[in-house]
Amino acid sequence: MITRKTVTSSVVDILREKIISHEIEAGTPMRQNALADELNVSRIPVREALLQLEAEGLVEFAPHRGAVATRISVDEVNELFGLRAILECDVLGYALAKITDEDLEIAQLVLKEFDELLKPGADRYTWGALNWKFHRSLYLPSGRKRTLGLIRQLHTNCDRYLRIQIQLVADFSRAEEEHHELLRLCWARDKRGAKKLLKTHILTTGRGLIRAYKAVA
Amino acid sequence: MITRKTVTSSVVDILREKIISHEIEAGTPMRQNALADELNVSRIPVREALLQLEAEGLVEFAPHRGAVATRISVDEVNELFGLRAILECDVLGYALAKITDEDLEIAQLVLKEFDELLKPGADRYTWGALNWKFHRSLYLPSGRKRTLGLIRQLHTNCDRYLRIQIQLVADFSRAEEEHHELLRLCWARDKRGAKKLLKTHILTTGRGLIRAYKAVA
DNA sequence: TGGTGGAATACTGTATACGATTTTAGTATA
DNA sequence: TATACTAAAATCGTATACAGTATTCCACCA
Repeated sequence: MITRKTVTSSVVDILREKIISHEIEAGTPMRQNALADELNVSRIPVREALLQLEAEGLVEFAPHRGAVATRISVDEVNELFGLRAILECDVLGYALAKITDEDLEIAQLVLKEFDELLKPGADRYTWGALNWKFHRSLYLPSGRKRTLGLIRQLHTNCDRYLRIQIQLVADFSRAEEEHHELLRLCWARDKRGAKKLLKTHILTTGRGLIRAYKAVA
Repeated sequence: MITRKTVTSSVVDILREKIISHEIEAGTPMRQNALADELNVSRIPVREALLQLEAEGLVEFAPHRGAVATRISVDEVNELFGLRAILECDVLGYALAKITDEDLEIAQLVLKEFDELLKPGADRYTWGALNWKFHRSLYLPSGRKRTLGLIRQLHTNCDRYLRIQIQLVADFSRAEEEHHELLRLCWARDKRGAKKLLKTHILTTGRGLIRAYKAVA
């Protein structure tokens, strides 16, 4: 199956990465002409990309005034992690009712990839993507597409803040340990235990992030 | 303050209404040229409108194959109402901690508008919009913008199914009674009671809807 | 008859062009 | 100096035009 990529979808990916990585800073106006020239495309795909990113919550549009990379407050980061905690615990409950050993083995494999990241010299910027991959692998068996869509969006938004350089290695390894423990509880089909751990896992990550964030700003 | 409406935003509103009202049926391919001619605009605003509707979950895009009004399964309707129950109960908790008497009076006014709908001859198609208006008025004091955004989307999607003609008047008046009771609990700042009622309110509405839906299909 | 190849058609995706709105800069005036 | 106005520039929104991809239809062959 070859994947036919449209120009627009490429632009979406590029711009999303630029925003998440803070190459485009929050609050920056995103000029359509400038972006079009930079990427050697016309303004149409740029506009369409910006519209999609608006839906993802990464930019904001004002009529005749263009798009701006959203600036998120500490309160909003808090809200995002709170939402993740609620939605992910909920969906995990449904998933655990159906999850198969094969599903769990896939999750295990993702966790292996993860371990690589903790080795010195690894590209820590893929952490967010891999984190989502792991979480998703646990939720997928639920079959709840809508919920997964929402959670995916929340992860993308949280990533913007996870990328703040200050983020300590200690946090990563703590998260990593919790992932292993979470997977163990899933193998045991311990719904209550898994949900409880997941909740604290997400919320403490959020809190740690906000602490680091405040330390810089 | 005059409101400058762009063509695109008008197209979004028109198409959304057409989909929610089932004037455009689920599964129908939405030809850009046909829509553009019908609305006397070019294809660009139509495309952009379709992109926004995709983000709202009303339309699905396939590259080079165009947009299709999404067809939602019973399972998905179930999921939507489940999500509403969780998110709305959560946000109501935060809102009740801050809600003022003025906020509650506004909610009361919306409920008055609601009563008009139960009179015979009223345009029952505005039910969904008014329902959202009431619920939102209770959640707004929470200040949780992201959550409100998600809930808004869920309401729009649920509306498509609320519009099924079969929907009984009995259901409306039951919902209406529950709204009054809910507001009463909010005045009393009874967080636990309000959340509990809200949960069953949403879930029974969903179940009733699915029952009616299955009866037709 | 059933299936394969290939042109014709229909539709989407993107570029270019133009008109409308906002922002900026400069000038005049109190 | 500060403010109000105006003209120019920058930028956005939309129309039109073209290019690329999917779909359809029909001739051809096993």
